[in-house]
Amino acid sequence: MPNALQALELEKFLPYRLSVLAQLVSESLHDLYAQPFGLSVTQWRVMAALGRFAPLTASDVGQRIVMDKVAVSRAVAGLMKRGLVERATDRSDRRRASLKLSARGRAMHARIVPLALAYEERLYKALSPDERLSFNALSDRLFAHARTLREAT
Amino acid sequence: MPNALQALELEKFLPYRLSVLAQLVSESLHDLYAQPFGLSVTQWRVMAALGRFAPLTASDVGQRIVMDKVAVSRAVAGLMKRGLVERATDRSDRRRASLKLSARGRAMHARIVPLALAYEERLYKALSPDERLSFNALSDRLFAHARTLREAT
DNA sequence: CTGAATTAGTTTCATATGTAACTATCATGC
DNA sequence: GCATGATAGTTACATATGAAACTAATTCAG
Repeated sequence: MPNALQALELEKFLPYRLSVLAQLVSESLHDLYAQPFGLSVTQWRVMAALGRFAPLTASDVGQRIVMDKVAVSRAVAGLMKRGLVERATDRSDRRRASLKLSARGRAMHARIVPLALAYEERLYKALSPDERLSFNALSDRLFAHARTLREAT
Repeated sequence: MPNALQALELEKFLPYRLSVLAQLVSESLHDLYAQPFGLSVTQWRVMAALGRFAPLTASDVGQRIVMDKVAVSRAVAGLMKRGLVERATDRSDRRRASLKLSARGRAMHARIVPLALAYEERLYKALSPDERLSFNALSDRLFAHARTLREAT
């Protein structure tokens, strides 16, 4: 029967499900570091990127964590104001500035990472080791495919 | 080695991965209906809920699509202004109002649903039928577990 | 009844975010 | 060199969102 009336069951609709799951997880994690450390989600992500890969320019950060340059700029401004991040202008190209965590920033980072990993571990308890691998592989494929679909347009 | 220095690899960190995937998918879908129909994500979700389960009160909508009442109220206000949704105050409890799509709203809904389903189908091409089932089962388990973790706190 | 506590929904205010315009610096063609 | 265009990053404006205060209606204890 071509052109039958189509129904959309939101509860089973993949984009919706992904959105609700990601939001719940993101909020749960945010609960762990928002109040004690006063960080927003974007600020924490910038810190995580710098904690692992510093020094990075603002653009590098944006590329790594899929965040546009305005968001990075604002997060960095907030982190600098609190002395958690240091900036050094590149002398060979003064448009650029390399960023890294300050001593205070590293200390805070070192306290948050275990909380984040512990939450991830608790979350993963929903799945067996095999299932974790499977879930990650499948979500990687979905992500890669979604990106090609988007670029194709 | 207990208490070894822990590293957080953002690219492999489950909450981060879920967030990036959901955001990419949500934006891709939004591209399909934002410009032609002038709907925000929240407005579209409210329409989808009403298209499938009307009549619903604002609270019912919020429960179904995991959206707080303020967001629902604002989305409904926008939809009513455009004549896409109709509201009727409940006579037995005048705090409540049941909502449903207007004729125009139903027509728009009927045009968007096939676009949404087609996108989902394209996205699912990344996975085999078995893998789709598997991914959905695993993400359901993650979701349920994340919710119990959150409530436990 | 009547007043305290609940509930549905809206409004307000403060903050977050996206888009576009802007500044400053650098690369390139001529 | 020096106009043109590209790039790094910031600022401005308009819109979105969340939390809390608020309004209106209902429930319930006594």
